[in-house]
Amino acid sequence: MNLIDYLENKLTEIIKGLGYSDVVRLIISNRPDLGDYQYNGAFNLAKEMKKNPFEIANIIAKEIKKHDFFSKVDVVSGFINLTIDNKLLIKYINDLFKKPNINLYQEKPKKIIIDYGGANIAKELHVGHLRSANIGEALKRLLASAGHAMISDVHLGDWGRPMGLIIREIKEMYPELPFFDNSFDGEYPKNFPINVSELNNLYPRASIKATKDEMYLEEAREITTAMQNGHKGYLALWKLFYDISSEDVKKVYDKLNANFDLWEGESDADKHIPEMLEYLEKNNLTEISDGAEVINVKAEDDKREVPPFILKKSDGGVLYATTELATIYYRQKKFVPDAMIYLTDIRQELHFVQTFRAAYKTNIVPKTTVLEHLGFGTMNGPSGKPFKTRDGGVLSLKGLIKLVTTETRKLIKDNIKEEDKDSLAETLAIAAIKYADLLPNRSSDYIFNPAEFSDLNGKTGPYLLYSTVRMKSLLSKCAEANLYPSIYLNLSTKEERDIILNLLKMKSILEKSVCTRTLNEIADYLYKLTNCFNAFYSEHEILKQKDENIRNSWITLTKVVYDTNLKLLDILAMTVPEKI
RNA sequence: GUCCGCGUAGCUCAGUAGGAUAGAGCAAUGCCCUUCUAAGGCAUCGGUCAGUGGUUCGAAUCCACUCGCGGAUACCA
Repeated sequence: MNLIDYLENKLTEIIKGLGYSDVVRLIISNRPDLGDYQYNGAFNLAKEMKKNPFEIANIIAKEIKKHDFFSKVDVVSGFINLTIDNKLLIKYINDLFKKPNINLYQEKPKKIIIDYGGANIAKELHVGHLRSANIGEALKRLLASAGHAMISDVHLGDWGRPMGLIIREIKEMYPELPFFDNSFDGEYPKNFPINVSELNNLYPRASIKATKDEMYLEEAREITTAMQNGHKGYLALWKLFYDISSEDVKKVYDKLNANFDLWEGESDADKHIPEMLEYLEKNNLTEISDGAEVINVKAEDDKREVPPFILKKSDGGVLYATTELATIYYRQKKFVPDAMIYLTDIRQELHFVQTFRAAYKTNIVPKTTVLEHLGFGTMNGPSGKPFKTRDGGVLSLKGLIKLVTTETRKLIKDNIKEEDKDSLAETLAIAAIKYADLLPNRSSDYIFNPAEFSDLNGKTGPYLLYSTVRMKSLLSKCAEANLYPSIYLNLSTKEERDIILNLLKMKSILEKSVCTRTLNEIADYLYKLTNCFNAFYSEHEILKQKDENIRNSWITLTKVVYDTNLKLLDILAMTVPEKI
């Protein structure tokens, strides 16, 4: 058991023994000069029992002093300040050394589908896809660390009208290809004449043409419908560029450490639309409104106007919302999950309110299945506006990584092998991007300044990686001298005590992060712990320490911090290089 | 119009299940290297928590109103 849990239990017992009832929650003191932790329950107890809070605090403090958990117990105007006894801290570090898991927060395991990524086929990943990948991946790992079985799905945009437009444009370029010949009966070509970057240029071009040329758009519409109805040639062509594009998308996600269990998308959900519509219609769950087939999702206590959920447009076509509901429909059937979590831009909030209401109202999912939408804010460039390329276009993720890599490349020292420099610079760049992305509150917009976040000083990804690598380097120096982490015996310095108190916070940070589905506190905590260790590192030279007990203690503490950093960096999906 | 979110140090951001003296990073200024990776550490400076009123022993945090900014608001995704 974690030390704080243990102390909270003990204090709850003590308070119960005095005839009071409260579940003790220790709060990290904001007055470190007075104590490590504080207990403020006396105020509430006083109110309940109509007594003086100072009196109650004094009675409780007197009782706590009878035990030896705390080296100091003080009451200051109703607050009980507690300083944890060093013996307990020493034992805690030894427990943590043996069982790092005591610092992890655990929940009753559930099966959770997490939907993030949202890449589109034949469209390059751009800066708008960054937060979904970073936050989604980290959240998946965080929830997994709490004991849940996570299934991640990239949910590709691979089926709608953009596909028809792309096929139409390919037809323009290569009309002779057999995909467009309805009477063709042979083997379709396996080689695609177009490479990825050309493919990524197709859609914007086709999209512009469609706005100007009604015939072109109409053909694209027809192609889309035909493809969705099983046109062999179009499907064969779609599969070709689907493979090329998804492979490219996967490469970028790999760079960001975003790994998906499922590479499903709208095309997979599409197959279930007819079945779902049949179910809804048979059970009279839909109605016609202004010519469209909708599900009314208003609620009596709504403060705002919640528009109906549209399944079919007045022209009979289906749309994004339909696919979304169909996705829930088949995920429920296929996986029977306890929860489905969606990560998207915060502006889609209303869409998900509607979708979830529709899913519950129609019993597509039972009330016991949790549907959760987590919105995130926008990453902006230094100007406060979305990142753009020089000519004003949307900046691709590859472009962003490249941009930041030019900054981190400057950091690399000459003792790194020439052939390793570029990949190290990229590792640092991705750490810079990921950390900067996870540090602000999930739902707020933030400004990313490439130079500032690539610095090795300050609250940055490179700083964390550098410090962690330095811990590793120290531990291997120790190993060379036949010194291994073993036992923590002496707590001899202020800096060590700071580190230990910080380690003690980890579990509650993880608990809060799991409960609120946020990562910024973990990111901030990782900096604090690292910074605290660096202060210790600067002040004390471990290898030159003569006292064997102290030296062993320091090595053990270093190992504990190093392992903690690795675990937290892993949750944030940041890669630690061998050497910097 | 209605609803939602936001307004905290020069800049970028934390902190809102009410707790004592509101925190970080950057920038600025100063100090510490014959280095277990100084690519580091320490310190100083910097605030009417948008404003007004209320609830409370106690408010950046809860409530009401005002001002400012952003977003959403049925056949886009």
